[in-house]
This record gives sequence, C-alpha cells and structure tokens, in this order.
Amino acid sequence: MGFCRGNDAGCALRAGAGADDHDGPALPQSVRPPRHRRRRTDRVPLCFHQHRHGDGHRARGRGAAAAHFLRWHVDDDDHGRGRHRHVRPCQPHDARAPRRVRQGRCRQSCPAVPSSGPYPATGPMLHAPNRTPTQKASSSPMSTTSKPAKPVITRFAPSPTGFLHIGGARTALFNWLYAQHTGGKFLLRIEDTDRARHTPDAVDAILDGLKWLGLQWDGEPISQFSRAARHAEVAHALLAAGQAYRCYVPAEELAAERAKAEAEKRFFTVASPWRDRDPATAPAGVAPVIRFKAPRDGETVVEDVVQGRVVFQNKDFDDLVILRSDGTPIYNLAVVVDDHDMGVTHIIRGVDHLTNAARQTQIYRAMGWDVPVFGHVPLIHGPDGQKLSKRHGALGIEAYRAMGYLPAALNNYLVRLGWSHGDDEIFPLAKMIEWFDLNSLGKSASRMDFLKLADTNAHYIREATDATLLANIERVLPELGISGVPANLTATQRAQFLALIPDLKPRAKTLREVVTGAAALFLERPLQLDVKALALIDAEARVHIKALSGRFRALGAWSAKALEDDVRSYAEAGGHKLGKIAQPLRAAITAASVSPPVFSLMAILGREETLARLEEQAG
RNA sequence: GGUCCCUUCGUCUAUCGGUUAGGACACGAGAUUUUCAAUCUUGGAAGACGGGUUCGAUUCCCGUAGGGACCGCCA
Repeated sequence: MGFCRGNDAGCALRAGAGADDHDGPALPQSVRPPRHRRRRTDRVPLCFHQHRHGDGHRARGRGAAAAHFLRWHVDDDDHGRGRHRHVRPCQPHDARAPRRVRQGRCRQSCPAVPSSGPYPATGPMLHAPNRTPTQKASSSPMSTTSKPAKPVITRFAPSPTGFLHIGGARTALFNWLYAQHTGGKFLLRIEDTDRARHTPDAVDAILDGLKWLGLQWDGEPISQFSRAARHAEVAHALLAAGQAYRCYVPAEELAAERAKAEAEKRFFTVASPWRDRDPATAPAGVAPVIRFKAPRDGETVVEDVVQGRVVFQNKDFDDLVILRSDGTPIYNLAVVVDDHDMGVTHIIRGVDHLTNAARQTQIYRAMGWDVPVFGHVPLIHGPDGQKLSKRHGALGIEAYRAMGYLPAALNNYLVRLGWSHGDDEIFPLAKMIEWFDLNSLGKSASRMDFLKLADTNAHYIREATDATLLANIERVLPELGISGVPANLTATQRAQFLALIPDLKPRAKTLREVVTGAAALFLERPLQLDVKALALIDAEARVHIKALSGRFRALGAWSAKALEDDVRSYAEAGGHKLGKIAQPLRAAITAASVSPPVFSLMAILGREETLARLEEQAG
C-alpha cells in the first residue's frame, strides 16, 4: 500500500511539525482515526493519509498527487468550519464560479443582483423586451451582508382559510428575522379577498399563533379585502394604459374547455379573442372580467435570492384575470398592489409562489413599479416525505403549543429547516437575528422531524429557569388537559411543583412530560397503584415500608438528602441493595414504578403526606 | 401534458474545484445509576445514476432517473 513516507518528495506536510511521523513503517489501516475524529485540525500534524495510487486502485479524484498539491492552500486559521472564512470578492460572472456565487447567493461579499430592473419608476409602460437585463444595479437590496440602501420592509401574508401551519410559521419567522436583522419592518397582511372562504376564527388563530411565537408585526394587520377599491383602481389604470382588456368570454365556457383539456392531458391556456378585438363590439348585458395583457414573447426573469435566476418563457403564460366580473380583485393583482403600496422590499414566501412571482413581475413592470426582492423558500414535507397533510404534521401552531413545545424551541427548529449557519444548531433569539441572512437559505425541501423538534424542545426546557418554566407551564396547563392535574394550581401546589422542577427538567422533552412527571404531587389518597407498582409491594416490601415509616417519623431534618441517607443506612444494615428498598418506596409514594427521584418527592410532599402514603401500603 | 425547482448519512445540514466528506437528531455499545431520564465515552451511517470539463469534481456543464411546485372569475 502506498502510504506517505518521509522521503516522499511531494508531501507538503513534511515540512511541518509532524515530519518525524513519516519515517518508519507504513501505518496500518487501523491507525486511520475514527470517522468522527477526522477533522481538519488533527489532519495536519499526522499526515498518515493513505495514498491510494500505490497499488493501483486509485479512487477518482482522491489521489495522492492531488492531495499533496492542495495542502499548500489550506488556510490553517480556518479553525472550526465555516466560521472564520476569508472574505474574498466573488466573481459572479465567472463561469467557473460555484452556482451560489454566480447566482449572487455567496456568503461572501458578492455584488448584489438587481431586483427591480432598469425600468422607469413611475407611469405605466410597455412590456419588457425579450431579455431582462441583469448586469448592473449592484446596489440593490439583495445584498444581505451590507446594509441595503432602502430600509427593509418584509411582510407575512397568510390567507385566513385555515390555521397557521408549520410552513406558514416558518415563512413568518424568516420574514420577521430578516426585518429584525436589518432593522427594518415586518408587516402583516391578511389575504381575505375571497369572502367565501374567509373566516374570522382563522384570522384570530393566525394572530394568536404569531404572537405566541413572538413574531410581533409592525403596525396594524392589513385586510386585503378592505383595499378592493384601490385594486380596482389599478386594474382600470392598466386598462387605460392598454395593459389590460375587458374579456367577455363566459366563465362556464372556459371551465368546460379547461376540463376537457385536462381530461385529454392537453396543455390548456386561455387565449381570449378579446385581447385584440374592438371593445365596441362587446356583447350587451355581459359583465366582463378584466384580463391582464401579458407579454406574448420574450421572457420574464425572476431574480430570486433563494432560487437564483429563474427564467420563464412569456409564451407559457396566459392573460390572467385581474378583476372579476363583479369588479372584485384577484390575488395576483391584489398582492402586487398591496406590496407596492405597503413599500414591501423583500418578499419571502414558499416556492409554491414561484410562478406567481413571474406573473407579478409582469404586473409590476406594466405599472412601472420597482420589483421587490423575491426569496422563494422550499416547502416543508411530512415525516414521510409526502406533502404535509392533516395526518402528519399539518397541524395548526396552537396544536404544537398544546403538545407542550416552547416557542423558542419551535422557532429554533424551524429556522434550521432550509437555513443554516455552519455547524450551529442552537440559536437563542439574539443569535438568530444576528446571524440570519437570505444568502444561507437552501433550495431543497425538508421533512418535518418530530424527534429533532423534541430534542430542541428538551434543550430549551433544560435551559429555562425554574420559575420561567413553571410560568410557561401554567399558561398552557388548561390546554394540556392532563388528567389528575388541576388546570389552575393552588399556592401550595405551585410551590411544590417549583421545588420539583430541577428533577423534572432532564426527564422531559415537552411541557406535557414535565407535568406528567409531577403527577405524584397531585395524587389523592387512597392511591390507585398501577400494575407494576402493585407488583413491587410484596410481603417483604411491606416490612421495609413499615420499618422506614417508623424511622421517617423520628427523622430530624426532612430533606431529600436526609431521607436518602437514612434509607441508605437502613439498606446497608439489612444487607440490601438500595434499589430493593427504594423501588417499593417509589411505588407507595407515586403509585407507579417510574418517577422522578423518590427522595425529592418525599421531601417536597412533606412528612405528613409521605407517612400517610406509606402507611396505606404498609398493610 | 406544459413550465419551473430539487437530489450529501434514516432525518436536518456543512463544504471558496484539492477535507481522512464535518456537525446535529435518531439508532447501537459501554460507563454512571433508587426507577426513568439526563450526562460522559464510544460505534455504524452519505455525495441518485451516466457522461463531459479539469492535473484533480460532492462541488462546474449536459443527460437520465426519482421527487416536488405551479398551471382557476382560489389565495
């Protein structure tokens, strides 16, 4: 085998401190450090890397020559991974640069990609020519490393057709974080244009969910419906400018054609004859819709902070309806008008809106408005990789609260779905805000992993102070609805619960588990022992319990330490293992075989209650 | 059917074209232990496939396969 020898002229590492290691026999395979130890830092002095070229099975690209060639270029102050990178200017237009760089998504200080294009800022205009220019405009707000010229305004725009689900929560989080990070604003708009599907309850659920997560928006939530007149105004401006037209084709006719095309697996686009027809020939008594006159040829480019440059052929778009026949607006128009009027600079939303971004870009251009920066984040799938459905994961955010997750944990978990910051996993809010940037967003969809969420939650449970944790618990106690535990605690119960919290923390992944762990505190005599507990209390156990009752009655200080010491000395004196004595005690005190430390429990319960429970089982 | 997007351990992800492909969750083993946890030590686990460019490709390009999104007088 061709291992690196001391006289291997090509080895760049020979000059280093580890040169001695190169003499002597070839290192056996077993010297290779275990996988998890293979770090850049320990690689340098050792140089026992295996050179595969010696015996013919050189793996592609991992050859020794290559390996040696590269060592020169390793920057050793790149300790850790990804943190202390050298910031070098990127070359976005270099064809050999990585995709991230070319697409302007490099972490390093890249020139930004234009967002709004070189179009006039006011007044309607004709459609864009064939190619959307993308060079120039290096001062757009796309760059996240330097402060944008315009103050950042983001928004979250849910439709109130249902609850706030996990994907929506993450979208809101990203928008909120970016606004916080840049010192900008985060606005909330309810997309309630469709009155038929609008429910006030859903609006409340969304607002409550955001508040619970701590994603406070700036100003009042805006109702899209309330702005219908403005939307119509813009539609008519488009009409006046020749960028839209009245279409008299009946809806039913279109629906029938669409259904037919779908059945035949044919591609269907609306090609309204009214696009070019003289409006004077319009039929009487038919209420027309207003259609946007979409460009027929050329392409529409979406410069996306997440997706990169996405090019759509204009021929693939049809003329979308912007105003219904009853004069009410339709989504794509309403969104553009509202985002423009609200001064939104950055639109971060799910990729399911990517094609809408192209359509909306066309409308922005037709109106001569600046196109905001788009960032279309990938979707979150269910644990099985399928689209989220009610069966798995598509729960309202309030369901997560009721399951006992902490908002900090949920935010921390969600921010890691599609976003990363090196190897970091735990992000206290301040760090999240400091580190969050649009450039580190990924493009591939992720899966909901409840186990990781649980682990993150467990982390935040352990981190919380006892008082904070209990306060959080009391807030959700009614929702938790755990039998045997009161929805409201008395002062005594609260004090006992608080005292037990340190023993509960390491045992719980959710607040629900914290509460169930404290169940023994709330039991009422006579206790109903479960099967395993019952089995622990045999004749011999009764003898021990009886004996210990007597000792406890005479015990001086009533503390966990004193109790434990006493039980230990009792066990030792009788030649028993501690478990032999402690388990029956646990059964008698908690009615279960599993619980937090039984000595803590007895200490918190007090002498009287402890003795009463023991005497119940003493027989 | 059309358009667009995606693909690194089971999962979330790291990687400036040169790393022994790293971390976290999950899983296995051991230690500790009054139960259960927590904790500590430790193990296994990945570049979808095929071409091309290059001294060198997980990384850039093309194709294939698989997955996803969107194609409403819904949002």
